[in-house]
Amino acid sequence: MARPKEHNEEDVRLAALQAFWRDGYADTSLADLEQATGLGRRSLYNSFGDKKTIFLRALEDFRAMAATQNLSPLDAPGAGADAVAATLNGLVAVAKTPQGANGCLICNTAREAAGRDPDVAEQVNLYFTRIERSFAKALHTEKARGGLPEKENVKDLSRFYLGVLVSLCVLARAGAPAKTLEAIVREALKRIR
Amino acid sequence: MARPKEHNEEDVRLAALQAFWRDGYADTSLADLEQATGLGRRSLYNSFGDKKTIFLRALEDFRAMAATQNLSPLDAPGAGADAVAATLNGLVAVAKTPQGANGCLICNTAREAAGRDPDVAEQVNLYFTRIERSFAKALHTEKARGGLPEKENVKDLSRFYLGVLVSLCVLARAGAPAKTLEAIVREALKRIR
DNA sequence: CTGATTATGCACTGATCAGTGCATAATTTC
DNA sequence: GAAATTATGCACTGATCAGTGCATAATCAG
Repeated sequence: MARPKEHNEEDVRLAALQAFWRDGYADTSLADLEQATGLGRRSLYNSFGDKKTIFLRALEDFRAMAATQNLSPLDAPGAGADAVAATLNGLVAVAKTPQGANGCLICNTAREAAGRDPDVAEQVNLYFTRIERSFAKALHTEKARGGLPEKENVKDLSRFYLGVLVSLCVLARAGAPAKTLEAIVREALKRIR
Repeated sequence: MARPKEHNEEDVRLAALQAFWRDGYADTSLADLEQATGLGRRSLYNSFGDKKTIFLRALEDFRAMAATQNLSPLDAPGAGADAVAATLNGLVAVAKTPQGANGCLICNTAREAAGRDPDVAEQVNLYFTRIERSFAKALHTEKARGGLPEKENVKDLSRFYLGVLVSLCVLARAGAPAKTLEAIVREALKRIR
């Protein structure tokens, strides 16, 4: 064995995630990452790889974090229309926090030139399909339960709620007032109850 | 008088707009702008100012262009619920074009670090309120015509359709399949007919 | 304590960035 | 044609970028 690392891997990844979340890929320099993580540049490279690699890890961490923090109602057993409502309302609540005002790292990334990188595009795609699928599962449960008219198209509805979720993230980042986000959720939920 | 400019102002502004639209503010260098416009750096500075100034002009141009190209159904006299549908369907059609795959410059900008610049934020805000107002006008017309239940909240509905529009732009940029965009519009329109 | 191993700090690289100084080119008025 | 005015081309600036080489520090096993 040899000299042990002076940093905790998880803390560093979280700090890097927050830096990218706030400023995006292009606008986060290695100097920014050094400051955010407290690590020297050499340690960042030795322990985590180059900038793009660190960014890809941040995207993965964000997907995992968002899944546990924002999509948990949808993942609960027996989740139905109520879970859709709880998820969207929860997202509005998050959007009111300082961190939530950054929107969603994945949505933000999709717009960057870096979003054209195939590895990055894959992360974006994984996130969106994951969300759509979670909505679909809950809506299917609700339909089986009789809470949705038989004619409703679950796949289309889940795409619709994916869109609602995306709009919340972007408008939150754009500084839209909370009333706007609340109105969007209120109106969107009328489609299923 | 003196030596005349070798370029047409409108052409140059359009070329700059497209460059920023494709790559965003941070990822569009002055070298990129030189190539896109065909102008030398000195001419760009003399005739249009620094990078941020050129960008702000591009945002203005985009707002004007989007208003005439995408929101025209809403601006027509007597526009109602049909105009809302026409606008959203038109946006999906645009999203299928190569340029439409870039999403919306304003939405993209809102997600960039540059979006925190107050001058830029003002442009974003102007755009979103303009859209919300256009939706509100058409929905109000529809309500007065009796095409919407008296209990419907026009302000909330227009916020909702602003959200739908934003989601289309973002998902288009993210490379979502056309079927997803079409489903979102289809479901969203069921709120008003 | 010694030697091996790994982490870190620091100075450096070449590339690229936005922006500028200056000479020159092109056009006007006189 | 001369003088004035403006547009353009080009080389340059200092700053910053991502990434690296290398010496040193810190820890291990023996």
